[in-house]
Amino acid sequence: MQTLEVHSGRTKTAILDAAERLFASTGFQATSLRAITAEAGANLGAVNYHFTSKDGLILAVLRRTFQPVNERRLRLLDELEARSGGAPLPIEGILEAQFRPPLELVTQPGPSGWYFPRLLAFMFTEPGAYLKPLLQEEVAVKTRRFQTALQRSCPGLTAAEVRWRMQFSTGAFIHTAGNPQLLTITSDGLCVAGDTEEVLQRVVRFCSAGFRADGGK
Amino acid sequence: MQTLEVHSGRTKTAILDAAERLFASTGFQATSLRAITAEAGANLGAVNYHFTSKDGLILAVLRRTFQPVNERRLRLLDELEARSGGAPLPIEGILEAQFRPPLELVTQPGPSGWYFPRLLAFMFTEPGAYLKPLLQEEVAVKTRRFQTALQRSCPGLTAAEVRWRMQFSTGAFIHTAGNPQLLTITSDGLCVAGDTEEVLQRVVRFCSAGFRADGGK
DNA sequence: GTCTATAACCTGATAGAC
DNA sequence: GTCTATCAGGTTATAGAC
Repeated sequence: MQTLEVHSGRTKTAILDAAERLFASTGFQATSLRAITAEAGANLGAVNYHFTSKDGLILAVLRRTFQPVNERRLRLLDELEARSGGAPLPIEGILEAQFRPPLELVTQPGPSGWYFPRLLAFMFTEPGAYLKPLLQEEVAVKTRRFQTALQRSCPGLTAAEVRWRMQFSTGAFIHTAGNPQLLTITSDGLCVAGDTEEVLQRVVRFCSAGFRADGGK
Repeated sequence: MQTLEVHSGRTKTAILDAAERLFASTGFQATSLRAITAEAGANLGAVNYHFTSKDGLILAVLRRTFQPVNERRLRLLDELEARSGGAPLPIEGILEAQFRPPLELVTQPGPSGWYFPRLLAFMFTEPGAYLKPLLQEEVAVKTRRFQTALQRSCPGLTAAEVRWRMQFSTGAFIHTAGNPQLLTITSDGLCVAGDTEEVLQRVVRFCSAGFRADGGK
């Protein structure tokens, strides 16, 4: 019984691991189920058994990746609020809570790479049935909490303006962290997005200034 | 002779038009040559005759779209410099020169849509052989000129820091303008990226503040 | 639960008639 | 220059043996 469950779990997670890696490097559409099962040392039919369809696999991969990241984001926000004693949080802190967890994933032991930002980039450009359920789940909750926190720290901005700037911040982050080598190429080696702490500092500095800009008319 | 040339040109541009529209809506990989030729009312073989391969077609589409946009960007920068009399340009003006031309394409008559930003988004996420030649062409020239202009207007920033912030700005723009309906969905209708002038104002305000932030250590 | 075999279909590219 | 027909290979999904 015990061994059976372990055996069952092994192929499933092996497929998830391989899919995560390949999806992040090549995108969802361009990655075939055959490539995934080959890398996982599993069988083609196993995908449909465990995840029903390719879209089901994509959704499962994204869920598994998003969950810990969003949990960590909310925990960092909690800690910030616990320390602030009811006062509005520093904008830099809020943005760091947003961007640090995905970058931590990059430097983590194990199969490294800029997984998460790349997955995000593909998620938003490649349309698909997996998007809606994912956005409605934890992403919505997370976004709302960050929106509220930023709103309190930017009293001069309307709710809509705050939301716009959150979108801009996400874009700045994804475009840079999701295509790390692109910046190196187009800048002729002037900029290298290698150190995650450096990326974090720079993007937080840029976006926090953006949030402090006047609200306009 | 004249009629022959016209005839020849007609299928070629019909294919380019259809490809541009479909690429922008579904991406490069996911759009089949069959879908393109069907929409263009042309023959499947014509693609290989005129563009050698699918990658050749992608490159031709991107070239044709980029060229007028980048020309207009540089012209706007020229005008700005002519008016400034040698003084550093206003950051807002530089960013507007960067982001207005692609947005103008959106409101233009003809087959409308948020073409260009979406093409950009796909271009950066979907890898492909078309990227390198495109980046080396006009994009490199344009980037250098904008880099120089921004550098003069941000004397407190290193060249690398300016380049990082250009990357952040591009990301903010693409993520918002390239997925206009995404913001509407995730904000529960609070924000609608419908009016191009509004998008332009907001993104310029956000990014110009980002460029004015301290340079850090 | 896992695997093999196969169905049903779509892909880009090409050869050759017109 | 344009079209038809076709090649060779890839795709997801499924039925059935073990």
